[in-house]
Amino acid sequence: METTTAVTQLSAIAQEARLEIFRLLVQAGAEGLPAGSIGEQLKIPASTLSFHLKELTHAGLTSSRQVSRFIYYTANYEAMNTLLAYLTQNCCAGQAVCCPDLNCHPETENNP
Amino acid sequence: METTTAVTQLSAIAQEARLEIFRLLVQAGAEGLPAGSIGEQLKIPASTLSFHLKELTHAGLTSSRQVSRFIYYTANYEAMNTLLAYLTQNCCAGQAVCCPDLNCHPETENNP
DNA sequence: GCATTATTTCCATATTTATGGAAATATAGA
DNA sequence: TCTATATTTCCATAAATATGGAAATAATGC
Repeated sequence: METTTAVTQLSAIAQEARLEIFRLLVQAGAEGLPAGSIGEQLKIPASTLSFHLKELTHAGLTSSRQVSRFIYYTANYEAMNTLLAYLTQNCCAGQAVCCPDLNCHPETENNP
Repeated sequence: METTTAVTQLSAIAQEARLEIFRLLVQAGAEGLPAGSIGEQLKIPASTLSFHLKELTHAGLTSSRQVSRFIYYTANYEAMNTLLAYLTQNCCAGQAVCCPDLNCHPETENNP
């Protein structure tokens, strides 16, 4: 992965509103959410939201598809995976303290 | 981890020069590097470097200590670990495609 | 074709961030 | 104390980013 790509993607999520948008889309799963629904839930005006969605999509972290009058946005898991792998390899570089318990599957946590 | 903290730390590394600085410090290990050495290797003017180092340190991603006339900067592995864990948990949320092969210890890769 | 709804683009504005020279500060050695 | 070295702070400037209303575009159903 190019450093430039990493910087672009990090910039995309290095912003309160966009990080929240991305988290919401991750929760939404493969079906994603229409722009309007995102704006409603996060209380973001349409034009501002559109700007942020463009940033995320430009960075390759989200995708969109049209469904009738709605445009559904989805999180691009592969891209996030690649970014995390880049950070782990380049910014932890085998330092054990940096990698041990990433706790990938928290949904299994509260099952006694 | 607070979302605000994540945004601050992501912003810190979402910049070409700072990401390179951080990577260099990760490679440098626990001893770290004096500011001048970083600037020399990355060809960054002193005042600009100082600005970026302040950003990284303010975000908690680096620390500094004075050694005679030099100020040594070190990467804060724990902080990066926490940030990666946050991203994994909040921005992958159990999506298997997002977590499988983070390849934490690449230095063991080429040992057949 | 017209009205309705969803989203984007346009635009002005405000704010933040990045850059680097020059001066200031700090440490150490002669 | 004087000088050299390391780093930071100050400052002006440039560039990028964020915000949201208003208008434009696109899709649907009547």
